[in-house]
Amino acid sequence: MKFVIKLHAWYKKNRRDLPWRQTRDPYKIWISEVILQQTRIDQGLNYYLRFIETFPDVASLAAASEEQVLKCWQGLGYYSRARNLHAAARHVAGHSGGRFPDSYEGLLKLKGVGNYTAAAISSICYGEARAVVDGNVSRVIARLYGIEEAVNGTAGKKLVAALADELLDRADPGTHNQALMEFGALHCVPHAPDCTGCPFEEECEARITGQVDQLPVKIQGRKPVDRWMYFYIYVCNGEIVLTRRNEQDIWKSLYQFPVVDATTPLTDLQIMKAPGQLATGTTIRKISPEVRHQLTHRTIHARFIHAELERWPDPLPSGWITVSGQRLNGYPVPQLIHRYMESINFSYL
DNA sequence: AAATCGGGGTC
DNA sequence: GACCCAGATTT
Repeated sequence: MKFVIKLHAWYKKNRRDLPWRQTRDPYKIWISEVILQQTRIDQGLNYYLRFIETFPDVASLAAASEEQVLKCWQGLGYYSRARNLHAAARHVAGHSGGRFPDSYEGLLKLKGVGNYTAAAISSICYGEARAVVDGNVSRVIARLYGIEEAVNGTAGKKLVAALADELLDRADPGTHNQALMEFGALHCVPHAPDCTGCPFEEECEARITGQVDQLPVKIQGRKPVDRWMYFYIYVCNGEIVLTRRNEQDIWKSLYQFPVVDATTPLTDLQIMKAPGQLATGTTIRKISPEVRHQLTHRTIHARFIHAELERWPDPLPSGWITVSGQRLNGYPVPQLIHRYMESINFSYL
């Protein structure tokens, strides 16, 4: 039997009923695809539902502030996705007369839409014959064809893309793409897949040559770099200070407490001396123990310094925003900060 | 071609 | 710890 026939039979039987599979609205497919970039369905599902409820169409997303969009995204990570989504929505609403791109080429021009996402939207919504290649697809193809080239290297990517295109069911590319990804996610899983129950047992090169647990080959990334961050929670008359992260760095455009960054740990004395310009009238109430926060490429060692001021310095240091407790709730913050504030039962955030 | 960008799950 | 996830963008 042909691969495509078997794949579709498998998909029909095993497909999960997911919210974005009940629509062909390109806006909703777009949102779902961006949320699911490097993100598991279990993790992204509730974010998708909340996002669509908050911003049901391009116009509502374009009309929102970037902060509102980031707040909806808080905790999901890779925040440039949210900023790009917002910018792209404004572009569509403003320059394209509200018309969403209706082709692969047009979609590619949107910020944050690359190869994968353009192929996904154009195939699912418009029936365009574009094969998607995500982590699932590259794994399935690497095993099926016994590809020993690294699938995240240039040559490997090119090879996988060509094979994915060759395999594509041009009669129904949208279903085919979703079926192949679903097969990778549920059956041809990274660790210890159930090959005896696999519909492609006979034609899978990795299965035949006993390489299933060696494939796909990947070039491995670097180890996380340690980084120490000291957040100063300045409180004065029911207000608190926030700053906005603007550098090309983690958590860009999210809010935080004034921070001291270091590549080695600071001593308690250095921590106490850090808020130099506030010396008069500043009382350090507490320095938290180290909070460890693991990112893909950084290990963050954070401490939170609770300090009380008699009055705000005049003028306020540049970049400082004083916010009343109640309004703090509206500012998007990194998960590390959110979690710490919850852990100390801080009632505002 | 390699580095960067989050957070959470799994073994 | 290492690896992975419906990747894109910058260097």
